[in-house]
Formats: sequence, C-alpha cells, structure tokens
Amino acid sequence: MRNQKEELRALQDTLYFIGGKWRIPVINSICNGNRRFREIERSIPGITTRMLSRELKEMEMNKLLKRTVYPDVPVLIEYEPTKYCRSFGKIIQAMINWGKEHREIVVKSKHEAAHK
Amino acid sequence: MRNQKEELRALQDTLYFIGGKWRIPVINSICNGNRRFREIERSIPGITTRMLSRELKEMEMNKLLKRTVYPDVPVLIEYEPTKYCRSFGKIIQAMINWGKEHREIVVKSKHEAAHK
DNA sequence: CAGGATCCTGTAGGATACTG
DNA sequence: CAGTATCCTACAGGATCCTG
Repeated sequence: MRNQKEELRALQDTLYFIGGKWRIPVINSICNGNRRFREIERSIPGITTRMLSRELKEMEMNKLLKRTVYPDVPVLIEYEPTKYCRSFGKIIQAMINWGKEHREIVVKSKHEAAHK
Repeated sequence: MRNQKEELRALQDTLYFIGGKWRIPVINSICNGNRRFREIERSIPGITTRMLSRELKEMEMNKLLKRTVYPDVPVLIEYEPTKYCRSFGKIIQAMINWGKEHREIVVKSKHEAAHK
C-alpha cells in the first residue's frame, strides 16, 4: 500500500490519454498496419469522418502519429505510428484478451443497460 | 491480420466496460483494500458522493461488487470485489505502469489542451 | 456514516452536406 | 481520396443540499 497517490495519478493520466470513444480503436487500427484515411475509417465501423479527422489531428499534435504527404496526383497521405504510439500496444492487447474472456458477461450487461 | 473484427469487438467491449471517468479508479480503490463508502470516496480525490454512489450501484448490479450490510448501530456497509472485478486488476496495473513511464509527455499534452 | 434528490452545464460525438 | 463545416442534442458529470 505504498504510493497509492502516485499510482492513482498515473492511472488517471492513462485514462486521460485514452480519452474518448475512438482513440484506442484508432491506435489499434494504425498499429495493425492501416495507413490511409479511408482505410482506417473502414477498419473501424461506426466512426464518422468527423471523429476520425479530429482524432488523427490530435494524435499528430501529441506525437502519436507521423503524417506524410506524397504530392503525386492524386495526392496520397499516410499515417504512421510513432514509438510512443506503439508503446500502448501491450495494453490494447491486454484489453482485447480481457474482452474476449469476458465477452458474455459484458455483452449481457450492455444489453440490460440498453433496455434500462 | 487474422480476426481483426473479433479483436475490435473485444476491444470495444472492454472500452464499454471501462465506461466513464470513475469506474477504473473505483475498481482500483476497492482492489487496494478499501471497503467502506467514505473510505473509497476519500481514496479518490475529486469524486463526488453522487458519482461514487452511482458507480457502486451499477457495479453491484453487474456483479463486480458484493455489498454487505452489518445491521449494528451504527450500520456498517462493506463493498467487496468479486473475482470478475479482480480480473481487471492486471490491466489496471499495466495502465499504472504506462502512466508512470509516460508521465511527462502525457501531462504536457494535458497542459497544452487546457490552454487550448 | 451511507447515501438520495435536484438542478444545471459542457461537450463528446452523431448526422449530414460540401470541397479541392 | 482526404478531409471541413454546420447543426444539434443526450447525457456524463459537477455542485449543493438533505435524510435516516
């Protein structure tokens, strides 16, 4: 029970980093090799261009992504994950595994919540 | 690149489970041994009684917690984590570690966001 | 102590249409 | 293809006060 406070802060920083609904799916998609805007978009059913656009911009600002423009015609744009971005991969993998293992119970509670 | 879809679903289930701002800090607190309402509340600076109350109720419904009433006077109430709850502990620990390792950069981006 | 009841607000995020 | 621009609203979550 040492340094509870520091651990809580670290935890809340990570939660802040995770942010909204899409940050993690986007990181996951890009770490899975998707590079172009529409490609990423298609890999995440439900996301809108608006949300993806916002997310990518923010992630670039925060050095999670490198954006490269190849000015051929038609112009081609690529997003690449930085090391910092990839550093979150382990946690995402852990989340995926947890989600698989607890699928039934999570989905059940989701369903109940939906029907109030 | 196998079963991308299934992994994404598992990931989104986990994100759904994490839910709002407080679920993870509350799990963390209880897994750290806090048992009583005010005790948990005090261990999470910033949380309000309203949010904690809501969170605990929901977590009990979802079988993450067991709530026990000891009807002495004054009444005493205890929350205990279930196995299901504890199963998330590994991920929380991973989040704590990640947060510690990337503290500066996360906090920096937080600060920049605050000043628009 | 262990919460419940009210009131209020910002903003995350959806829908839709448009541009170079 | 790679995004911007608007418009809109539900609901997460804060503040405050109250009760058994």
